[in-house]
Amino acid sequence: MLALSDTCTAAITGRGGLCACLNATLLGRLRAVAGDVRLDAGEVLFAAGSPADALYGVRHGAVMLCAWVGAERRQILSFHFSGDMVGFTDGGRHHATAIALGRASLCRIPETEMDNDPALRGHVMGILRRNLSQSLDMQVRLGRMSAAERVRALLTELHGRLGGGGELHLPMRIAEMADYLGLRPETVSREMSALRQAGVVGAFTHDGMLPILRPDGL
Amino acid sequence: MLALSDTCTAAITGRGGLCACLNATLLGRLRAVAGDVRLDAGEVLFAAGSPADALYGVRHGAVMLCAWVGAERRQILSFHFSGDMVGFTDGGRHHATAIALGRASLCRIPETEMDNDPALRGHVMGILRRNLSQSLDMQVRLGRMSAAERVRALLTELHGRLGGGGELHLPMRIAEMADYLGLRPETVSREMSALRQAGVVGAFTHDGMLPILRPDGL
DNA sequence: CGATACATTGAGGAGGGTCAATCCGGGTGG
DNA sequence: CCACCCGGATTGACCCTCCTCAATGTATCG
Repeated sequence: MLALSDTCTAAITGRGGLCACLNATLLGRLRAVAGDVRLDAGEVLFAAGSPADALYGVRHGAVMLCAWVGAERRQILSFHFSGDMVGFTDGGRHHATAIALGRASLCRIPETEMDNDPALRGHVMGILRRNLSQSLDMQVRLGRMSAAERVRALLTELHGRLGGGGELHLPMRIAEMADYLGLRPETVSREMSALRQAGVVGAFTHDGMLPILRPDGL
Repeated sequence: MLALSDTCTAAITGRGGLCACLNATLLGRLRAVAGDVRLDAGEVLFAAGSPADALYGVRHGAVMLCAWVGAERRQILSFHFSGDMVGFTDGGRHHATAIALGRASLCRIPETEMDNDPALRGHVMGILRRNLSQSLDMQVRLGRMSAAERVRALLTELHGRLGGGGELHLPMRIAEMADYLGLRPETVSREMSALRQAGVVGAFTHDGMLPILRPDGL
């Protein structure tokens, strides 16, 4: 088990990120116990049904949380980027599977460490609250928004979370966007085409770059 | 502000409920600070946008958490019954509105109390985890399940949470079930009729009683 | 006993799913 | 350097689930 690399401090400093707001003492203690995990695209961080004894903080890359209905229907529950945390669950076992979207590195914080550290637990609780808040937002989108609105909402969210430049790097394919939004890939593609024809976005290149021409049009 | 009534201890003892698992010391301390709230049907516990400085534990009755898209589209995010907690939010302000489904009584736990009480905070964190877990379940239902499956899932959930007898008291109307499931009232009614004709449930009486004839048929 | 509110049922339409064809870029091998 | 192939995006045509609108049924209340 490696110590928390120094890059963590630099990388995870987003709004409410894991290490942000941690004072020197806390960060030092965390560094001493946090493990290091590296994943390639498609690799599983943890699987549904496996025992949950740790939380993970994303340092680099992206991770998605997936649930399946039967073998065919996949619902992506959340995307997690640098500074986010995954692994919260209920009842000691994971209810969903976490998979890396690309090459990713994470730090692993054993559950036991939180029991010993009230300050860390309080901090993690804030992140847990944000995860709940985001999940509730998704309920609204999935339950009451049209396909066009859902695609726009996703692009706005990613535009905000991944940096609001004139170009957006989508770390996932159309298929993943569809499974996140409760739609079919064809539908997502059609809505993207509509946005392109409306001059809101540019052409979606094969390496995931999407020019955002009119952010207010989302 | 009243002290936490004795009925709380008796009422809130469900799996993972607020007072369940609290030892005598904790419960005693909580009793000293918890406020008391009573609501009639349709009354607002807290509104979206209002500052969030407390958590609420449901003692009697039921509360729902609602979000609106525009003025027309309502999405019900969760139902909360005896033993559940509402009021978790992100960023100091509520993002949704909590409304009583019928006559309800709750206890109010100021946010500040949790800062002073690490044990209470740890306990509340478990409840927060369960709320997240339930919200993720809803994402799966809203994103990947048919109308028939959603209605069955709701009835199964309520049957489990409100006691698994041969009869189920639904504390909400068809309209609320629809707004929870991302459907229209007519669709929910049709699916209920289908279940009735399949002999799975009986007639849905006007006071909310629904006979569950074949629980395995849900 | 009428009025109201809600559940139910029916008929028709639209949004998004399904299936299939085509396009496109990038990798591979000649 | 180019032909070929392969995975994924795009587009089209059709269909089905669920929505919309409207009428009817039914229980509660004044």
